[in-house]
Amino acid sequence: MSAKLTKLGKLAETEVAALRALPCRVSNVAATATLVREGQPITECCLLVSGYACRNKLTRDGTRQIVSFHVAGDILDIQHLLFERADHNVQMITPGVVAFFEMERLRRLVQDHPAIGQALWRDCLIDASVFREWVLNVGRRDAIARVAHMLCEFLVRQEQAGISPPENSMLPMTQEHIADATGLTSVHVNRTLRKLREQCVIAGKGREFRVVDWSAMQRIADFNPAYLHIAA
Amino acid sequence: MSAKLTKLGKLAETEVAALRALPCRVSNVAATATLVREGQPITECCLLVSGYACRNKLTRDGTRQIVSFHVAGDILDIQHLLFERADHNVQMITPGVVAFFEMERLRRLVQDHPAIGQALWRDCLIDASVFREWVLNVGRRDAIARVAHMLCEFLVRQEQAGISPPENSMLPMTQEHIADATGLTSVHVNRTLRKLREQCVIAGKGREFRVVDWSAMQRIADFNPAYLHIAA
DNA sequence: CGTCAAATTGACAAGGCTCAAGTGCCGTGG
DNA sequence: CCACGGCACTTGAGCCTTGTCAATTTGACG
Repeated sequence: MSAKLTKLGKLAETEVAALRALPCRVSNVAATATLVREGQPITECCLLVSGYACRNKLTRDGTRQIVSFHVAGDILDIQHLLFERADHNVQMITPGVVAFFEMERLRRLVQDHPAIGQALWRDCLIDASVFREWVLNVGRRDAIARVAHMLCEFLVRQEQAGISPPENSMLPMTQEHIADATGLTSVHVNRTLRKLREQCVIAGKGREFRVVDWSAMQRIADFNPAYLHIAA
Repeated sequence: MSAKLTKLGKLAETEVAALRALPCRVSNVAATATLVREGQPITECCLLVSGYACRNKLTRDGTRQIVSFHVAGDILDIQHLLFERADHNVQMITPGVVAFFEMERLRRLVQDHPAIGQALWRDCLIDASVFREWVLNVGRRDAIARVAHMLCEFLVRQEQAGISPPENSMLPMTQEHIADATGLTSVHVNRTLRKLREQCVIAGKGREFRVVDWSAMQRIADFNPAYLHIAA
């Protein structure tokens, strides 16, 4: 927790200490685990220790829209800090480890330590900026740009989190996850990934994945990382 | 300003006083005015006193995606509170009146009055919840549901803000605004509105607008206002 | 009355969806 | 060790929703 927050803002020694003193429950979770369910009362806040997760919402007829992906170190549902009930789901997409904090205790911590509050607030604002970019991505880009954009963002966030997977790694998400994140069908995501491979922008068969031409990738995606507000 | 924030959380007398004491510059703005431009440094925070506005982003090739609409009383760019530079545009969609506050002063106010900070933070979180719903709307609903959903949200927010336009009123936004908000083209929005009229869900010709069957509207839109987190 | 932006409509094109079948991979259990 | 089952991935054919282009109408306003 403190590692993430020191990236978001300068914290004093006492604040780092207060964060470390915050009690939490750590547990292993399966790839299919749902950490937060829409409509449920908010009691805990989760921090992703390892693995990958996403936030999503469902339409009445059950189709899913993923609204963000998360990597190790991300705070998963700080977006619910000041709400009674969850307005979206938080689900794992791989097995992983999650730390649970009591939301009420977190609220008190924020009141006692404004600097922590500001760091968390900044984290919320960055999340919101990402949501805005996703509205643009899903609303105004064609399939190939959408998929490329989602991949660009994911890779940059992963790198920023200090996770550098080996050269030829696997994507943690399935093509269905990519489809639900981009507002496409998994069939069309498959065809779109093939197109990116044919254009020699990415490589790897099946779930293997490697970027061959990062600048072409960014161009196709119309990707400008400014919206991620990465600290200088 | 204080009117909006007291809705978001309980404030003490001193806090209301501090808000009222906050100096601001009030000015009339034209329907085409851009209040905040993506990439620009953040110096001020705007409050919409009257009229209608929207937040939007552009793709490289200039197509626009609106990410939220705003009514009188809304704080327009609190989302930029802790950032150096704007990541989206804020534009008027009708003529109106806007109050400008110095962002730096607002940051100090928040530090001195945690309750004000919490109220503003809650406002940010509600904005973010709306962005998530919009990702779902644009990513996973068909044209008629998208347009209906956008209209439902707009009407509820307007009512919540205490603005009850006369029975047969005009929408403040053009069909092109609706198109940019829903990820459609203005031509298709036109056809979609016609369909809603044919189904006797809405009425009014041209820009006139009236909801005939609110429950049908909500059903078509798959609209559930929970995500707006309206205080009980 | 002229002008201009917005709304409306038609004809046609196309990007993405649906349905369906088949392949490859990996873990599990006999 | 191998056979089986299941899930994800892959591919094809045809359709449908939405986009594109272009022309026309309407309404507000000077």
